[in-house]
This record gives sequence, C-alpha cells and structure tokens, in this order.
Amino acid sequence: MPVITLPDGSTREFEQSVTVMEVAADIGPGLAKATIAGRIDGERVDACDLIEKDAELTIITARDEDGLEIIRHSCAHLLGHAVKQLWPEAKMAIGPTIENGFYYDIDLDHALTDDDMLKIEERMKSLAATNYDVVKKKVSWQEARDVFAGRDEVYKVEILDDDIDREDKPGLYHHEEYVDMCRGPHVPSMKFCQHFKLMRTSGAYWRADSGNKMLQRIYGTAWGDKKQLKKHLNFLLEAVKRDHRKIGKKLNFFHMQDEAPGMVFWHPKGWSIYVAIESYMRDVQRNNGYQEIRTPLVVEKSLWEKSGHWEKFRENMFTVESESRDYAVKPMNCPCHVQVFNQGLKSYRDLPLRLAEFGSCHRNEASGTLQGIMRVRAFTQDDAHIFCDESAIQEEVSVFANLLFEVYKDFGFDEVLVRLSTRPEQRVGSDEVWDKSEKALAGALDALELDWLTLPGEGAFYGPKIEFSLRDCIGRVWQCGTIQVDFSMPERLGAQYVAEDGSRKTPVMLHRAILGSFERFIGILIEQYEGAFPAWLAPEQAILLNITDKHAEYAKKVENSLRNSGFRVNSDLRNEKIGFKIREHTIGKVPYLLVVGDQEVADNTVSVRARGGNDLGSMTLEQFCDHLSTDISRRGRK
RNA sequence: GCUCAUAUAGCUCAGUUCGGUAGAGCACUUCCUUGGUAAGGAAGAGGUCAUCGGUUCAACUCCGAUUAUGAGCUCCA
Repeated sequence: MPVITLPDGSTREFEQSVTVMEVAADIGPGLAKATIAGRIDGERVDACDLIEKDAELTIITARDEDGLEIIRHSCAHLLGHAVKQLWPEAKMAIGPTIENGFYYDIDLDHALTDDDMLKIEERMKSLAATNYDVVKKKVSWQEARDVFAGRDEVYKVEILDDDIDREDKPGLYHHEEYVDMCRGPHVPSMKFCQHFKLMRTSGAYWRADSGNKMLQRIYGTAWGDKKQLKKHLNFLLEAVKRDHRKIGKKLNFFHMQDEAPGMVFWHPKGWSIYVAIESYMRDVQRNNGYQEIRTPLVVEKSLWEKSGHWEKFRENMFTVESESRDYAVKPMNCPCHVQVFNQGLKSYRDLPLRLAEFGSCHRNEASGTLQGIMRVRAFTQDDAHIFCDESAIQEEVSVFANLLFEVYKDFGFDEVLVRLSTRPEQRVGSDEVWDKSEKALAGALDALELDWLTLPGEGAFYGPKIEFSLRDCIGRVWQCGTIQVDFSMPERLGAQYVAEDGSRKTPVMLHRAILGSFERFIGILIEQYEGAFPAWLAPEQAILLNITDKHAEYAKKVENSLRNSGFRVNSDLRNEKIGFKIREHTIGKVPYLLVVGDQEVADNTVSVRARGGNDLGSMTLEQFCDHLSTDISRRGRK
C-alpha cells in the first residue's frame, strides 16, 4: 500500500506496488504521455520501475535537465541500434552523455566516412520514427555477461568483468533486437528521441588510455524538441562565424605558416591590439605593487634540472647546444624569477615581493594539440611571482582575485568561474606541503565568499592552483587566470630571506597570471567581439574618408591632428565612391568612420558614423576627440 | 604523439566523373568616372594545383611518404 508524495506535497495512495508510469497516468493522461522517467527519493529510475513502499516521487519529462540527459543517453543507444544494423560486426564500447549531446565509442575496422554518418543518421531517424518501446530487464551479472559474450561484445564483457560487482543486477535495455547495458534510466519509447543530429567522428582511446586501441567515436547532439535542436545548431554556426582564425586572417591581424608551427606572425593590426593590452596590463601591474623585470629566454639545462622541469617536462622543452653546453628555451618564467629574487640578501621587510614579466615562453606541445593562436608553442604570459611568507598567502590570493575581476570587467567579462585544482599524481614536494598549500588556497576562496569547485588531481606538479575562467557573450567558457601556491621551487632553487628573528627562511612563491597568454587571450577577444574590438583596443580607432580628391588635404590634416592627440587614426583617400569606402571599413570593423566633404571642409567638422551604422552627425574635431576619449576610457565595460 | 579528414591564384572556393598540365567571385594593376553614408564601369595581370617520391607514353588528378592545417583523443608544468 505505497503512499506516493509528489513535489507539490500532495499524496496518492495505491493498493499495490505501482510503476512510475502508472502514477503519472493516475495524475493525468497528458503527464503519462510526457513521462520519461522518475526520481524516487532523489534517485533517478525508469518509468517502468516499481515503487513498492512509501516514497517521494518526481516525474521527469523532457522539460527537466534530467529528462534531456536521459533523452541524450537513449539517443546513444539508438545510435548503437543503427550502427549494429549497418555493421553487425561493430563492437560497442561506451556511449555516455556529454554537454548538449552524447557520443558512442565503437570498434569497427571500416573507417567511417561522412557518407556513413549520413547513413547512420538516416537509419536512426527511421528507427526512431517507429516509436518503438524500450524494454528494460534487470538481470544477474552472469546473465548479462552471457548475453554480451554471445553477441561478441567484448567491450561490454570487459566492463562487466572489470567494473561491475558480481552481485549487481545490470539493466539491459532492449531496443528491438539491439541490447545495451546501462545504469539507466532510459526513455520508455523512442518517441522521445526524435530531435538529434550526428556531428562528427573522431578517434578516442579505449578507456582514455593512449596505450590502448583507438576506437571510432561518433558525436551527436540531442534535444527535447525541434526548437531546442535548431537553437543549438545556430549556436554552433555563431561560434564558427566568430572563429579567431578566420577573423584574424580576414582582418589581417596575424598569420601562421608551416615553417613555424604553433607560432604567430603578428601583423600591424594584430600587434596594435597586443600592444594596447600589454600597456594596459603594465599599468595595472605597476599600480598594484608589481615590479616588472625581464629574464633570458635561453638558460642552461642545469637550472631546469634544479627546478625539476628537466625531469618532468623535458619532452616539451626546446633545446639548444652551444660550445658543448646544453641549453633549453624557457617553458616558464618562474626559475628565472627566483634567480632575480636570489640576487642580494632579502629581508622579511622586502616581502611580499611581486616580480612581473611579460615572459616569452616556448613549449614544444604535441603537434595535434595546436589550435590557431589559442594553443601555441610560443607565447607570452602576463606572468608574475609573488614571494611572501606563508602567513600572507590568503591575503595575496584575495587581493589578486579582486584585481583579476576588475581586469576582466575592463575586457567586458562579468562572469568568472573559479576552480581549485589539487595535487596530481606526478608531483614534487611532500604530502605535508601539499596539504598546507591546498588548505591555504581553499581558505582564501572561502574568505572571498566565492562559489568555487574542486578539480581533484588537476594541479601543477609543484603545487595546487586556482583557475579563473570567463564566460563569453555566447556562453562559452575560457580558462585564463590562475594563481598557484609553490612551496617547492623556492627551496629547490635556494631562495631565502632573513626573518624578524634573524634566521633564514624560505619564502613561498605564488605563480599568477590574469590573462594567461596574450596569444590565447587575444584569440578569445577576437571571438568575443567577433573582430569588432572596442575603441580602446581597436587597431584603427577612426578612419577619415574623403568624398572626392578635393577633400584629401583636409582629411589628411584632420588625421594628423587626431594622431597628435594620441589616437590610432588613418585615412582612406582612394578614388572610390563613399559608399564603397563605408562598406569596406564597416567590414573592417573600424569603430568610427569620419566622412569629410564640402560641407565638413567649410564648417571645419567631421561627419561621424559609428560602427553599426549609427550616424552621429557632424562634430567639430574637439567634440569628436571628447567622444572618442570617453569611449576609450570606458574600455570594455558596458 | 594517436585516429580521421583536408592542402588548387593574395582571399573564399569550383574543377579534373573515367589521368591528356586549370576556372569563378573578391582583392590587385591600368584606364574611364570626382561620386555624400554597405559594392560605378572597362580592360589586364596573376597558379610547377603543399613538398618529395612511385605507377604511367602522360599525374593537378592514382599510390606512398613528408610537412602543415582542421575535428576529436591523449597532453596542457
């Protein structure tokens, strides 16, 4: 006689055990139709699962996040169903859900082509169109193993053997002749799996181990209705439109070429953006207690041996040989910064000592990881190291985080995600030291009253780190800033200071960056702004357009005057119609187009057209300077 | 590094179904046009079809290798 309590607090009593679906039907036929699964006392269950005793029940429909996830999971099974019909010899590995969709890893000798993808999608659609019911059976471990062994599904058998307790009762979901094993829950009927699209294939190692066989992974996206699917596909198109590689080429910001893989050739316009950001960061650092330094790019191997880099990351370092000595191009700035710290005797009165460097680093990343200017082999960090006493960590982290939030706001990013990465398997330093470091960072975050998550095992080899990620205007998340505690390197490299009691102590070092790397950050900005940089960063803040040759001299005069006022201005004096020039520089995303013709020459003004086509009318030079200055001083803030 | 795909004019891309050495638009050059807020007109020039090798009478096309790029995987100190 189970009593079911619903989310609104109402209760329903039943004569005998009932399924989730039956409860839904009892509430109303409309709900029954929409029922995907249920949540009993917080745990997700199938619609066909029996409720035998009193329980709190929530019905899950496509409107719930959970419902969507179940749909995606079932779509993975649907993919399996289709693939096995088309290639019966395929062996199915795992098919989990991911953000916005699902994938399935498949072992199949035939390399899947784009045509195959269409074929699979067609088959999935026609299977789903029959609205067949998904039938769940709980079986014994042995029974499940027999089923998959009988079907030669070696990966399912391996999962059973290695990961599933012999006492467990695995759920087998029957999609007509296809069977998949899953913790569930799944949709009761394929009528819920109608709005999906296969996205791409790729290789993926079995159990994510690069020593294992590479399987073929098929990615798909799936949604509760047509509208959601369309919205997602539009989002993807939007992301493609913003691709920094395309925009970077079109707007002539930079290029890359075969001879220097993973390294950027900055063109005048891109470099102008770079310089604007660098000089902004230089001001920010100077105004916040940092001292800028510059250290060598190439340093003898022995220093990297002492710092621990040679042991842990030799493969990713570029090396150079000269006069029988081995050098490495620096992959990080920290060991060099310790060398600066080590010059001269330091007192506790010198701490915290904050050394900053726009440090140019080279890391020989695996070729497959390179991506535009986002992931490169040569990059420059807005790097700094804070040498301080252990007791100052929390304060330094907190001051740093607040500074970082302000900088991000200047770049137009208001939402920042914070995560704490803890000790990885490969690391230096004792567990004691790691305990201390992790605690210090967590303490600082709590003191700031931030929402933050822990990423276990994601820390750097020398210490735990806080990572700051920002969300761009179309919702994507980019990891940029970081602050990392390091109790190890100062000791390894012999950093010391004289404490109040006259004893020698080893300082703690905080590695920190706000933007991360200039290359990557500019890539992010290009995508965020779709190339339309706000005035303070725009390579060309304004451009003079003359109507005819008659006005060229006046245009040139205005251009020079604006330049002398410190603005980045050019003029386009070509013999072209004004409409043509407007079009070209609109596409070029110049913030202000200044048109000059008879009228303007006579009145000593410029006709101002803002980006986006806003006609701001005629202004005197002075008025325009004020307008532009105001715009620039706002930076990226709204 | 691994899997799959891709590489044609400065850019974006056609094309060679079945091997007989290539085409468009934009950009560029010249000429005409001096025109007021997203493309004025005409003519012209421009490519060893990524590199190296193989098959062939003949390769841009087929095969192999290399390099780079892309999507993922692994990695990201």
